Amino acid sequence: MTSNTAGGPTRRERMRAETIAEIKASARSQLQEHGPSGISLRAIAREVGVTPAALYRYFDSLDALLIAICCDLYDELIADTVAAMDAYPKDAHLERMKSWIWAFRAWAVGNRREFELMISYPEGNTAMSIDGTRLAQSPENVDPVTLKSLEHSQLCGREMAAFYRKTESGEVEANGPIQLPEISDALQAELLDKCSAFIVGELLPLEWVFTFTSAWVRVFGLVVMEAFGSLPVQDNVDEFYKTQILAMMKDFGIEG
Amino acid sequence: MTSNTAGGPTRRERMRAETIAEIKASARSQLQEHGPSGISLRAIAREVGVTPAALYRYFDSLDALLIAICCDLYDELIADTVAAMDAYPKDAHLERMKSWIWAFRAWAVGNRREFELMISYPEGNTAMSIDGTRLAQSPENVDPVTLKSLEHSQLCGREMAAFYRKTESGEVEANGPIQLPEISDALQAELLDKCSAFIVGELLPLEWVFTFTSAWVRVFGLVVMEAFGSLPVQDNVDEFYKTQILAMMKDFGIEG
DNA sequence: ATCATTTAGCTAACGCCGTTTACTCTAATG
DNA sequence: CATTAGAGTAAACGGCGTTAGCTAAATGAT
Repeated sequence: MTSNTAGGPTRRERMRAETIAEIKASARSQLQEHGPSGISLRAIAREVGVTPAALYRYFDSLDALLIAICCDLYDELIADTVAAMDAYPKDAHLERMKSWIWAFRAWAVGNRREFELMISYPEGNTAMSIDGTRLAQSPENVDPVTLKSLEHSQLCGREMAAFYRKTESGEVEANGPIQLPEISDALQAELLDKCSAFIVGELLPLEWVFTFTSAWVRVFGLVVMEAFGSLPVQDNVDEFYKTQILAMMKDFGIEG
Repeated sequence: MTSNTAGGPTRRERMRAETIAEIKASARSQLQEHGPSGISLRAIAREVGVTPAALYRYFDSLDALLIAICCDLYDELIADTVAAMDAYPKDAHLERMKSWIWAFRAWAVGNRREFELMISYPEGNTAMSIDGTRLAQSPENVDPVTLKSLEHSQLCGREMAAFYRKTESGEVEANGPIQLPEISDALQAELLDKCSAFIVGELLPLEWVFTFTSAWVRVFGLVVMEAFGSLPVQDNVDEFYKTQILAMMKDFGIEG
C-alpha cells in the first residue's frame, strides 16, 4: 500500500512530491533563461543537489519531464483563463470570450519560452492540436498534452455555444454570423465533427461553427506571431488586438 | 587575390563551394529526418567523410550553419513563390496574391521541418519578422534571415500596392476595403511606417494597410497551424483555405 | 623552379550532455 | 526485528560542440 491508514499522503509521498516540485521548478527556471533546448538534466541535478542518475527515480527521461512540464503549463494557462473569464458574470458570454483571448495572449507573451515549449512539443508537434478524429477513435489513448489543449479550447467554445443558445431562444438579439461561402459536404462534416462536437461540446449550425473556427485561426495567428516576435505591429499591440477582436465580433453579427 | 586572371572561380573556390554544398545537403537531410535539434556537426562530418573539426573551416559554429541554411530555405521559398505568381500575367494581381498564399502554404507543409527551423530561428526567434523600426534605424545591420523574410512578405505586399493603384486610377472597379474601426494616431503611424513603407514598399491609405495586415496575420496563422498540425480541419484543408481566402478578399471589397 | 603563405585537413583533448548499470544505505512495512 | 522498496551514489558509455596545435598540400609571388 502506498498510503497510511489515515488516508493522507505518506511521509515518503510528501517528500517525493516536494522533490518533483523542486525538479520542475529548476527546469522551469532553465527554460525561462535558456529556452526549451537549454533544459538539462545534469544542470537540474546540480541545482537540486543530487546526482543526475537520481532524477530517473522521478522521470523516465528528459522528454518525460518536458511533457510533465507541458501539462503543468497548460494547467497554468487554463487556470489564468478561467480566472479572467470569471471576472465577468456567467451570462456575459461576449465579455468572457474576449477575456479568453486576452488571457491567452497575456499568458503566451508573459511566458514566451514556455509557450515555445508548448507549441514545439516533444512528441512530434501535436500541441495546441484539436484532432477530433483521434479523440473520437480512442478517447483516452491520446496524449495528455493534447487533452489539456482541447480543454483550453473548450473554455471558449462552450462559451460561444451558450451565447448561441441565447440568440436562438431570443433572449439576446443578434443578426447571427456572416453568410457562409459554399462549403462541400465533406468540409461541413469535418467542421461539425471536429470543431463543433469536440471544441464546442454540442452540435451547432454550420455558420456558427465555421465562423468560430475562422476566428480561432485568427486568434492563434495573433498569439503565435506576437509570442515569436513576428507581429507587424509592435508598439500598439493592445489596440491592434482590439481591432481584430472587433472584426471577429462583426463576423458573428455583433457590433461592439 | 582569391580569383584567377580569367575572373572565374579558382579551382579551390570551386572545391570549397562544393564542400559547403555537401555540408548543407547533409544537414538538410538530417533536418528532414530528425528535426531542427537533430542536426549534428559530428553526424554531418561522418556523412561528408571528414573530421568534425574540419567543418569549422566552413562555418564558424553550428549556429552559423543553421543560419546559412535558413537563408537558403528562404531563397527556396521565395523562388517557389515567384514561380507560382509568375504562372499568372503581371496584371492579374488578385490571382498572383492568391498564388502567393498557396505557394507559402505548399512550401511550409511540404517542408515542415524546414519551416520549423525557420520560425524557431536560432537568434532569439526573430524570424518571419518584419520589424520596420529596426530596419529603418540600421538598414544593413540587420540579420540576413530577417531581410529574406521581409523580401518574402514584399512579394505579396507590392502586388497589393499595384492592385490598389489600379483601383485608384479606375482601371479596375472595386468597392475598396472594409470600413475601418477607430484607430489611434499611434497605431495609424505604426501601420503606415512598418507595414506600408516596408512591406508594401509605398505609402497606401490606412484602410488598405490595415486590411492587408489583418489578412497577413490570418494567413500566417493558417500556415503555422497547418504546418504544426494544429489546424482544426485536416481532411479538407484545401477547401478550408479557399474559404478563408474568400473571406479576406471580401475584406478588400472583392467578390470571388 | 623555388620559396613563402595560405588553406584544408587531421589528432587529441576539454567539458558538456542523456542514459544505464550495479551497488549502498535508509526508512517504511509486515 | 527482518525484509523490502525507495532514494541515492559512483562510474561508465557514447554522443555532442568546440578549441588548439600540427601536417601536408595547393597556391601565389619571385
